[in-house]
Amino acid sequence: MASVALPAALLGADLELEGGELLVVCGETASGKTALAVALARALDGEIVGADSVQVYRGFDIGSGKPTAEELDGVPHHLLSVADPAEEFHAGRFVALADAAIAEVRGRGRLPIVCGGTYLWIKALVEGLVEAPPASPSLRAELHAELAERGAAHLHARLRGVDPASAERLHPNDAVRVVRALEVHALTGTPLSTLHAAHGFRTRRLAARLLRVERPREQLERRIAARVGEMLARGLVDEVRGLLSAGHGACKAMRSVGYAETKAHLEGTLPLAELAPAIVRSTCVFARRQRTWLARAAATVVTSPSSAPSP
RNA sequence: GCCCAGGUAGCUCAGUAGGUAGAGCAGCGGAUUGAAAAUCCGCGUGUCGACGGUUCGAUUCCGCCCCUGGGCA
Repeated sequence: MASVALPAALLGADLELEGGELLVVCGETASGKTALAVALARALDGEIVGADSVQVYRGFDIGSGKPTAEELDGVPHHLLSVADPAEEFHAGRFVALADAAIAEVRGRGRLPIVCGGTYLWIKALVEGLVEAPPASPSLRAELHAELAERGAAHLHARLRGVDPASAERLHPNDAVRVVRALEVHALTGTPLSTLHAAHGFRTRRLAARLLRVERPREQLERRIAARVGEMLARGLVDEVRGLLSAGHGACKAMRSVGYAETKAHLEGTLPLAELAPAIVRSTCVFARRQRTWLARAAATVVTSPSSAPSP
């Protein structure tokens, strides 16, 4: 595959994509990733492959910032609304679906552009996941019962017995990872730390070129506030009311930024007047966590004129 | 005008039987291998409303004043 010159007018710099390299657009939430990806797709005959852990769920549209038809401007976008909210969706499944979508787009002779803010998923796509089985719901339920009954310190002590290296690495309060480590050991008989040592993110699954849309923090926070206002104006509360009445009150996506707060409002614990500020705050906190990933990603910083500063 | 309750971190509040104070949230930083928009870790000097008084020492007790609620007029 030949190398491709990326449009400098869109990126503010002369960049080239090597033959076979996967183009990835990343950045904080509300940074203007999607607008840049759409512009690149139009310029380069591309299609977008989403890497967003909430946008994969059907019905989670407004609050997840799922791009609209107008925003996509005719550009095909894969991996939106591909799962029911009740389904298990996780990094492993994302990698499988993204691989398939990328192959399909390339099969058409077009350029796949990965775009999204879920960095564990992007990392898994590029660098692979450890050789370990996915979650076992029944085992996980048992471990959670044990956690509720005997406490985090007990689970952590139990982990120390079967996988001292993981116990050393994980804080006892980090129940999500302690449970996962116990689960992997129970399922495979091998400590997760041993599997990690064997994997170690050493083998890149594919070559990738990361572009990071960067924006001054104040500007980003203004964009976040404006976007939250738009979401509420477009009917976020009704969307969440509908999801709750469809029985999706306890699914993973309902715990995400914007949905958790709106659910709290509908349940009467958060007054309407405090809803928008609460979502803005959570979104800014989320953006901060994304920055921690981005700071480590080997990404080329770009600016996007197509998503110029909002007033 | 009088009575009561308050005025402590950006916010909501705890506390100090007198030895200059601490939680949650926010903020800032970090971690992240099938829950990842999740989850977790670290970081706390603030005229303790103002001014006087008592005291070796006052945010704490006393006086006076200011401000905010509520009640009575």
